[in-house]
Amino acid sequence: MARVRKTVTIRDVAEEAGVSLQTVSRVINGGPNVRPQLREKVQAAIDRLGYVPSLAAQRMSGSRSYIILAINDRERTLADWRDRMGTDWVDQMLLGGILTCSKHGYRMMVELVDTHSDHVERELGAALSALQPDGVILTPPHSENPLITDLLAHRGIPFARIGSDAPGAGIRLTMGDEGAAHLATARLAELGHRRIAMIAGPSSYSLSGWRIEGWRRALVEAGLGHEGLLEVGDFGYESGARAARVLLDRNPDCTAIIASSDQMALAALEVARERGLDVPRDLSLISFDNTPIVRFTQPPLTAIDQPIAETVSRAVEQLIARSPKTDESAVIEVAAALVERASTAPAPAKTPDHG
Amino acid sequence: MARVRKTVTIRDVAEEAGVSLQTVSRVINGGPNVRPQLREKVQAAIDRLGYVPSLAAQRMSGSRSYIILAINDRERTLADWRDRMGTDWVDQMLLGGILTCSKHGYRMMVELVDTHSDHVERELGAALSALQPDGVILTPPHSENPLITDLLAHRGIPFARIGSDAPGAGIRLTMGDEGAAHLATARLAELGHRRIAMIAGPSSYSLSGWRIEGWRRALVEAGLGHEGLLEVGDFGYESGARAARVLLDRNPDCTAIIASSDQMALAALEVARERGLDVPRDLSLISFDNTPIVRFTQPPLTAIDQPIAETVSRAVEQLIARSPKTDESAVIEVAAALVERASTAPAPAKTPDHG
DNA sequence: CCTCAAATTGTGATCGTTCACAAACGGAAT
DNA sequence: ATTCCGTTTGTGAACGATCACAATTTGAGG
Repeated sequence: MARVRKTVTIRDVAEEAGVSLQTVSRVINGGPNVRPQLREKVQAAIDRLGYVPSLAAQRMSGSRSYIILAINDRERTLADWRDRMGTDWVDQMLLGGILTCSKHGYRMMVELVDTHSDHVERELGAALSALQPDGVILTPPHSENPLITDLLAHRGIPFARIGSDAPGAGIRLTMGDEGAAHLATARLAELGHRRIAMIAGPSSYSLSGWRIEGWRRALVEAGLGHEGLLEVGDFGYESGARAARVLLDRNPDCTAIIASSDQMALAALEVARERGLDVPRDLSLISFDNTPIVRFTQPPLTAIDQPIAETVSRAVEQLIARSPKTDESAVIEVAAALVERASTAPAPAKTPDHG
Repeated sequence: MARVRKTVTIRDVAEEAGVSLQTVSRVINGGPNVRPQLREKVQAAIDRLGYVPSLAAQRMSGSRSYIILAINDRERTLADWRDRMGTDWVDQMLLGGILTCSKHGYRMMVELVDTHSDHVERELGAALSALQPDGVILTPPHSENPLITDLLAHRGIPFARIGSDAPGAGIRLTMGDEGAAHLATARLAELGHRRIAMIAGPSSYSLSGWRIEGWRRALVEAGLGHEGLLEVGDFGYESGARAARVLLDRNPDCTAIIASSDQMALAALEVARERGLDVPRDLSLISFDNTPIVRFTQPPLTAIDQPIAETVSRAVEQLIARSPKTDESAVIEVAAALVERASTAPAPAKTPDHG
């Protein structure tokens, strides 16, 4: 009836099972030295009462908080939102993170932090103090921000850096940027393209360098040059449009472009359209990110799929595993894949250079 | 140097300021009856030490947890993810929710729950027990699931239901679906369209009904009929394609379609292309959701913008405000907007019915 | 100067769980 | 039987904050 809704605590379970609190605690945490018979009895009581330990209480008494904090860039997220141009990162992170967390009895929280703010340390510090997470996941560009990595290292909180190979503390995870760029470039070369341009991301991102590296390596291996074929953007649409114009102006013989983000690829697609170039007949296009958008452009874009969800999932597992010790600097690489759609085709036939 | 990193607690602040714990607590919570002079002194100590109260401890002692739990559909999220077809919901929710939460000293957590599972109550119940949130935000279709709303009501946890007007407990928020559909339909009528079809969402969603209602009302107001112009989909691409084919087969005179989701609109666009219909010359198209995708299709789609972020933000504010009391059943409507792009145009000229 | 209520500050108990350690139990070796 | 040690179970303290209430200060009025 009007029974007052009271929280089921470990004490209730202990009474129900006729054992001490500590024994129940041991069963919950899978502790050793509990006789199977007793364990079952306690487990039965737990199930019967529908008991679930309070995260807050666990954090209070124990050393763990069972919380993993994922940090995403606020400014980028907000700006993208204003333009209704999702990054898809948060979705992916949650998908990879939440499920993996809950598999281990953990919870994932997302924090939006503005890297460029003067208050980074204060903002992040406040979040760390309030939540006391057992681990932190940093996404670009935070993974490269020494203010942030130093803060975490100093506080002794295990953290994972996605998309950064800057030396220092923390587990490092990459999404195979070098290999992915190489793969995309090699594929284009295989299709007969000889002038393959790249619109790279800003040099402040390590992954920009890796992608350029992979592109260059594939070109060298195919015996192709790269002079005048590199332009830098900021991942945004406008910068992509500008870069595409510069590249096509400077290289009338350019028949393929790899863009370091979907937005920049979309921009290149639009520039091509402006100039009456048909994609993929006159110009092949490959983008990075493979956000949902590129499946529905005309033509759908061939893209490098960044395994964000899986990478975050791996990061969570690493953090949980080495939660107690600060066993530093593992390096993990999750491979990206090339998803071929309709923006790539054999290079257009043209007058051969030497017959 | 090798100073052991110790958490700054309320006790440290009390000592630093030379006052009791309780006084510091009062300052933190903006409690009354603290002399300005003392308040300043304590605040100075807090700033000097960089003290931030532990969420876990606050939850333990006080009645609040400072946590708002947002619930999203797991199955839909996962399925969309597999297809790389983002819903954009989670991003939007976080944007609207996290910022508003932190403005009030709260935190937002996201939980992915599978509505169709038998374990809904157990899953959700476990999350509620573990986190003990001060409020819960339900998104469709959870907002219409009596298992969930009853569970929350029974536990006495304030909750907000987005996109549901089913009677019962909880704050109800809608995104002006009826008005939005009316707006879109009226706009098409204004452009001269006389046969305006609708691809609705499944009837299990209240909002599907509202949208149909708005569409119908606008048609009646414009003196137009709606016989044979309604088809139902499940928000997904395939269902949209099927619905579009049926509609166009049955109504050769149909010159405009309103789709209840971006995915279904995309499908309709593709069906039009198949049949050699030019959008918008031969067929106008308006979609619901306005996810990032529709800006980059060819042509970019006119769409109803669902103010998810703002709605979630409003929900958070409501929950925080009435967190103590379960003051039920407020109804809040956040208006949607029509974003006109290039998929709508005046109706094609044709042989007039009566000269 | 004294009284008394209101405003301000302090004290001990409490939330739900784990930690460190103590107690009881069990079986093998003496 | 006795001793001993490893396994199993129980006990009290602790985590960091708030709550309810007690103690003290303040200020206005008599």
